[in-house]
Amino acid sequence: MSDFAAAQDRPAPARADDCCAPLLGEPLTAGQAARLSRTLKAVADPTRLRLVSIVAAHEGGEACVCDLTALLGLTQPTISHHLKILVDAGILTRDKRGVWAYYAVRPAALRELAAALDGAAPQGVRQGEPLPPPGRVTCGRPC
Amino acid sequence: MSDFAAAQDRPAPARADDCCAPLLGEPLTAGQAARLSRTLKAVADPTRLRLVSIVAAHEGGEACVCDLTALLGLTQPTISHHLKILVDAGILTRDKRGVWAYYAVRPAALRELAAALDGAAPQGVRQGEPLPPPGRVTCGRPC
DNA sequence: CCGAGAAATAGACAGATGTCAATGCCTGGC
DNA sequence: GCCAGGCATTGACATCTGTCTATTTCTCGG
Repeated sequence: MSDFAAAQDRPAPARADDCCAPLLGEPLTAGQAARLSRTLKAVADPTRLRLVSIVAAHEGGEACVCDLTALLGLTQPTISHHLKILVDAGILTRDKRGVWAYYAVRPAALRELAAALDGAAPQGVRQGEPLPPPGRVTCGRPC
Repeated sequence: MSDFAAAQDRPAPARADDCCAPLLGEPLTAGQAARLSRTLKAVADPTRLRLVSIVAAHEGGEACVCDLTALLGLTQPTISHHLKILVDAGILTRDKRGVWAYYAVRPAALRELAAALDGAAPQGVRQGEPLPPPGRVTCGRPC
């Protein structure tokens, strides 16, 4: 219930706004930073990085839980847990066929993430809030 | 910590032919995943994302701690803490001039990270371990 | 020298995170 | 209809992480 529903609600890291919030463009708003960090956190784990790479390298570009459990030496619930995080973040897709659940990488998600990091944004630099506090300076100098 | 960052001194043998990626290339070893995740973790935090974007957008491409403290509404030690993490990860550089410490973004680090995510293998380092367990399959089927 | 101010460090603490064992849910075969 | 097996969910636990206050270190101007 939580799994499937959650995955449906957020198929991917939110389209328009954060998808290319260029890190090197202008200052990220709190909301943009929060969304981007959520996706980055999903990937910023050794186990999940290996999961993604293994799934991508697996024949057919997809793999089931049992494959991954065997390769990583972790328990099945742990693997399922990580896979859920990756699916919720839009990095992986889940396709249940019969008894097995096949996971595949969504290259577009990784591309978006990369674009957000190296600043290769399309161009439409949009933003809501400029910055939380007006920008008061503490030090008496033009730091 | 700055291990992965250090790797970007070298142009990285990454061939344009490498159709898909480090992540999308072949399975990451435990060591590769650990290094990459260390750098990703440094960026996968809302506060640090904003720090990087603010520093990059700041005039001169650099900013001191007092600027950032004022803009983010966090205490100075907290900002210093995050900055240290970013410097250790090779994302920022630190330049102390007089009483102030100026931080600047290292675009190469972000580019390297982006490349690791969506393509262009960062390091052709495929050392020892191919994968921990030989690849035994648990399920009796060709999953 | 001495004091003021900027930044780093240390210590403490709540909350998030990764892992596992146990259990429940579904699907397919008998 | 029932059992076997693949996978998801739950609950517990130790660890990691982000934040704060308090303190220390360093640099500069008197």
